[in-house]
Amino acid sequence: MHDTNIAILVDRFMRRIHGGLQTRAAEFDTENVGPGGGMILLTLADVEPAPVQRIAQLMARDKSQMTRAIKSLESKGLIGRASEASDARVSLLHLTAKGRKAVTRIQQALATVIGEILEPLAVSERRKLTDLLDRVDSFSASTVRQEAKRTESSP
Amino acid sequence: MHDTNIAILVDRFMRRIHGGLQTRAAEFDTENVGPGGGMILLTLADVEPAPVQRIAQLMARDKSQMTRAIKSLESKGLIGRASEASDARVSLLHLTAKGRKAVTRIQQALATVIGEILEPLAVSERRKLTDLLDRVDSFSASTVRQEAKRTESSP
DNA sequence: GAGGATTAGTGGACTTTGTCAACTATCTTG
DNA sequence: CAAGATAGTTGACAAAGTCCACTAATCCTC
Repeated sequence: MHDTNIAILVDRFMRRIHGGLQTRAAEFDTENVGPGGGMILLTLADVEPAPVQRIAQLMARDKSQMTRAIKSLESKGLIGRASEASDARVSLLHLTAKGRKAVTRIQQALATVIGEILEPLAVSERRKLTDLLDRVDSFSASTVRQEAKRTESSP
Repeated sequence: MHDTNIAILVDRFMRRIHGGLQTRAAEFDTENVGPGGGMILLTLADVEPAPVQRIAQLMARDKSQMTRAIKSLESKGLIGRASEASDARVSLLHLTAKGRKAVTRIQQALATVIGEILEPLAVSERRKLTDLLDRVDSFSASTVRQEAKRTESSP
């Protein structure tokens, strides 16, 4: 097996999460935010209050896409925004009470789905997996997509 | 940190691979198959000759989507097909010589990208990561999307 | 061996995501 | 203050994914 297969494995992993969520969407996605919206809410829950830009970076998505997705969540009353006093360009996003409830539901559903997927692993192994992914990830904290323009890495 | 964060980590991992490939697409994607087409070629390389259905399952994608993607790869001369003698419904896909060369290039590029991403991990840890992902994955071999209807999970 | 259910592959129609370039309003800095 | 960078937004478009219906072949099962 080639080293490259990890790409396929990771891809499939993601797809299974996605699929699992989708099949039980009716149970928890009462606000109808879809998988994309859900991820945004979870991300925001982790770092709120945060500007649009930051969410886009954390999720490695285009900011234009983020603008639209957030507008949708806002119209559903799950996200609110306030302007940052020190910088009139940024608007700080935060979860509303309704949004927070949605996050709780999503987290539960996600935990269930992930639990199922990770079933073949022992608890210590699950921790190890998360740990490894996390270490791989945090290393790149500064190398996110849109920022990578004038990153000085080039010798 | 919630257990659910693994979803975000996995998602970001995948996005980084995708992004890395995209930035160096000009160097290796001479046939212009894109990330989607590339994954199909890699998958097929692993299991050829194989029917459309099988590739769709392995990649956890809709078969109609697969039909179209394959048609495109076929028109580029990277994939060929032959009919299975024992079952006239299936057409067995295989890589052409040109396709095989493309696979080699893609694998090299992918290995480079993944190598960069996994840089913060020691070699043994990389192996561990692949191993864990693989075990999580193979467990589900029978629970793939479209099949999951009457799969009897035979003991 | 005939009729009904299954299965492989295809196609149409549509929604969701992702990508790229432009534009406004606001900092920041020399 | 002029030049440049940055946050957010918008438009236009390309790529992926989802659903459903359809054909042709095969597999029951009676």
